[in-house]
Amino acid sequence: MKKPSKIIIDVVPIARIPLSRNQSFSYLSDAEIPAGSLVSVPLFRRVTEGVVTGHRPDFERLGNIELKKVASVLEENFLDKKQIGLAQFISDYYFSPLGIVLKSFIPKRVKARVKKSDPKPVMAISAAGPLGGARKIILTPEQKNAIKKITSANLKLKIKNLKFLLYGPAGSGKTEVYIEAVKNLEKNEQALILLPELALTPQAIERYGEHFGIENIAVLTSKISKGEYYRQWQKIKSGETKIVIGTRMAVFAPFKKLGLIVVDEEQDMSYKQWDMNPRYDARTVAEKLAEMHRGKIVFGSATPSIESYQKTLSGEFVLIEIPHLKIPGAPQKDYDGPEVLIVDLKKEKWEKNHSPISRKLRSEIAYALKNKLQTILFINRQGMSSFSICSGCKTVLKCPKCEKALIYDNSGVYKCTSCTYRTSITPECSKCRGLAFQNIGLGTQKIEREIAGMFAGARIARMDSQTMKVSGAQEKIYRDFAEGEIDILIGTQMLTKGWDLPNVALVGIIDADNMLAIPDFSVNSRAFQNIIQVAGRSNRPHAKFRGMVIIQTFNPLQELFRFAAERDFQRFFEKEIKERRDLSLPPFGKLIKLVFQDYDKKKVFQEADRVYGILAEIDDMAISISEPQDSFVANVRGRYRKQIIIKLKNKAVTAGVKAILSNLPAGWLIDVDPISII
DNA sequence: ATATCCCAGCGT
DNA sequence: CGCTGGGATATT
Repeated sequence: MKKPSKIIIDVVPIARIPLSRNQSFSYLSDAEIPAGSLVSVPLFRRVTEGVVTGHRPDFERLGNIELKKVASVLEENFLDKKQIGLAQFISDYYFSPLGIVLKSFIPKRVKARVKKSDPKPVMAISAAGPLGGARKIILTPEQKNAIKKITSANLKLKIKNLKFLLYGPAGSGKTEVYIEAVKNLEKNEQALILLPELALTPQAIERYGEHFGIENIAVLTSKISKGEYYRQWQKIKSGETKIVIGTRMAVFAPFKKLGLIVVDEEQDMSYKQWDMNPRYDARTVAEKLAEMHRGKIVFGSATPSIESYQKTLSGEFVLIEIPHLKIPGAPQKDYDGPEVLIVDLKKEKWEKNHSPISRKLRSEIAYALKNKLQTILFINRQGMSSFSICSGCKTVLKCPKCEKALIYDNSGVYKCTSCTYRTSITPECSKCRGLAFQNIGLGTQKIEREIAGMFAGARIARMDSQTMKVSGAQEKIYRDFAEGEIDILIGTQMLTKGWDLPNVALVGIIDADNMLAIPDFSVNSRAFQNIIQVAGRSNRPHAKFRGMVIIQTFNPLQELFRFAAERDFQRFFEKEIKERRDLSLPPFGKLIKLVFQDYDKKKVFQEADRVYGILAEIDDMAISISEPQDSFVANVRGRYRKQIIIKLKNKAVTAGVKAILSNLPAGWLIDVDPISII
């Protein structure tokens, strides 16, 4: 006779359990299994992994329900209490099944292979190695003050607020502040450096590597292999690794004692995972993570998000401002960044200049070329145009699958930017069968052609998602540009980030109006941030020159452009925050986006209406529900989409709303704190 | 993730 | 009447 099982173990299976159900299941075990252990359990007619969340003694079960047994313990104490707590928080906050959230915390376990030789460095970088080659940092008084504020905050010293917003323009030396703050951590404390995207990690590894040695830094991004990830993960868990640099996923790492989190470029939308579950915002999660470890968190930006800056006013964050570093030998006492000019394109048209390049921009490019300085031209669109219309019936040429406007390409075909669709060499209008099209608006290719025509000898490169498709293309362009092999670089959003190159003296924003064209609650802040960020690429290569930024627009009186030109974040913020307050938009209200998608258009309409009907019955003045609307991309790979926006004027999600969201049938996506509602 | 149930659609 | 395929469903 077998020994009777005596302990009930609560296990969260790594599976998509509906939100309406209890996320943890009870199994029997002969012995206690500590919470956080990774186990294998039978679930329905299969076996799955699960995480133990608790245990209790067996008891008389009503009706003597038979419980299944834990199949095996894969690894004891795999996740710690803080990680499980964080997973629970994410699950509750973002309406994502706990099992799916926990999946992000569990690395693919790879058997440790016998090392054949010394482990290779994570990435080939030119860092001079630990400490020895570190550049001597000479800190300004403002930087010293910032470091002191961060370091002196200490729960024991009754300085309770451990959350900071470090606000300083490009070239103000924020990274030095982070590095010093890391140096000032206690011996056993770890640091997490969050970056918005992969492309920024090599630079960060180099900077931090100089000071701490690359062997002391773990890098967590989606690009590293499963085995490497697991190796790094174990070293973080054991406390061996002091510094973790990573993208948003790094918040799931098993920190032992986290003393400091740095969220660099905190305004960047890439921190929000919008395309799959869990739809979390790494900034929100990082804040929670820091609280759990009683660690500090520093959000850093040259153009803070409206949300973060508001938190400095409400006292949630401590605001630390640092100015631009002074340049030795510069004529101005206080270098205030590049000169920003707004060029009126209407005037250009009056004066018969029909090129997308204004005369001012043209002459500045010529000046830069003559002085062997580099230029960056920023345009929001790829290809030759924004969209094309049939000359006969004026119908916009659209992708038959996605319904998105097709972009004309030099090769003569029209391509879809979101799927692989491309037309034949002789496309015809779907409505009137016409064969002639007009290309409206501007794109990177058009600008490239225009510039090539204007400056025959110039070395020009284009950087957009099309030219970057080839792997390694981005690195190559970066290298060529850094080494001065390129004079003029034309690109989309992707070149606005990071890229700190000393020889860039001129930045042109070809079509600033385009930035404001999308009807979304965050366009203004996005446009402002974009302009400041692109402008930040403009440097002062020589004390004799002042960097220059040219904003081309048909609306030179647009306040946002003027605020951006003067780099007046304060006034921009005041205008924007008023609007947000009036409309109960974040950070005052809370938005939740619900999307239903299906191949059956009729079903989508019916289901959207049904759920709208339920939501509309909520009797609460503080909650407003939008009628079902076509999603901005109404059609994704043949699937039809409708969305409903819930706006909670008081930020709390009420029990009623929670109940409705938890009971949505399959096919619905829930996006809490969405970055866009179009 | 996946076996199972259920039903529509179809063929005999 | 029986077979088949697709979709929804529940999971201790």
